[in-house]
Amino acid sequence: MAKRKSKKSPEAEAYRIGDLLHSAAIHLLRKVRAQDRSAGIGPAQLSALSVLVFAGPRSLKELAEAEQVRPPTMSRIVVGLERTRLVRRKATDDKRRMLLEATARGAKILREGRRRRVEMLVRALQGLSEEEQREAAAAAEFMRKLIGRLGS
Amino acid sequence: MAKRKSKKSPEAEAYRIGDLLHSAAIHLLRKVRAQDRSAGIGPAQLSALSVLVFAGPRSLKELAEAEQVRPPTMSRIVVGLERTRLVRRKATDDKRRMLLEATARGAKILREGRRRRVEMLVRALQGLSEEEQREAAAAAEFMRKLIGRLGS
DNA sequence: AGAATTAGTTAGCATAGCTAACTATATTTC
DNA sequence: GAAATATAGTTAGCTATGCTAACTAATTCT
Repeated sequence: MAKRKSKKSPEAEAYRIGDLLHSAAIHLLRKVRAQDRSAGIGPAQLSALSVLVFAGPRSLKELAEAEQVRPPTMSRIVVGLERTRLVRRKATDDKRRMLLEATARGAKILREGRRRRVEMLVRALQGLSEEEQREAAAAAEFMRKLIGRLGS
Repeated sequence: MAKRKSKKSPEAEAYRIGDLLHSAAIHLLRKVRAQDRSAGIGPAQLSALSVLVFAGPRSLKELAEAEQVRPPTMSRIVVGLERTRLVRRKATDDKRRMLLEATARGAKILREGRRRRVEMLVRALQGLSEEEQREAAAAAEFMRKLIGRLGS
């Protein structure tokens, strides 16, 4: 990774990375949210919907765990998704539980949201060299790995 | 990046990266927020405070632009920061404008927030090889670059 | 002086996060 | 089999953040 000015302490380095990631997450979400507003769907709904579309039907509790929010929070997110017919609930044998699944409309909205985001990203990526595009992929992949480890 | 299964279209790849980054941003913020709740400060306040601490005093409009939110949103964020004495406002010659600056207490809270986040990150980073830690730094740096380009 | 612009606030709406307390159903225990 | 316990989800109520529209006050332009 080229030269570094001086041997920094691992902790100072972790501070820097922590700040960068925090700031990056906030600003990325603000940009993305601006795109998604036109679809009338917030980031939490979009993210939950994406779990249902790509990972299949889930109970509310499972969905809350996948999204790392509390059940009441997910309950309200689901109400919003039901109101706009992006998700439907199915009864199960256990009458306390329900299964949530994306509707065809939900899957379509998700694809459209992806399209809007990707258009934004494609514009951003166009100015980058091939080398930098590989960096983009590596960075995205790495973020996922790292977040998996933050659970502890 | 080892082998890839097949030559994907750049657009499909951009979709994948877009989803990963969106999901990563949401989940990282949820984790970080859990840490910050104990300080009684939300992510938007923390991020705005960090601008004032690291970049120096700013008018409300400038701060809103730096944080990419609308002035009314920043106005309320600042009210919160003032209420807890993390930020103070200074009058300027132009009596419409104000300069916002972090208080000593604000700078301290920010350092403590950084410490909490870094502890979380350090735990996450401990399981990684040196190679992977370089990836972490590269990913964080890259995110910053990319977000700068999303402005268009 | 009067008009237009600029800075910031207020009001009102929606989403999203939380905890506490509730209902309804299942399971465990006696 | 009845009672106690545990589990799934909801409701109520709080806070924080995002927005637009409409407002006040101060400055600048004509």
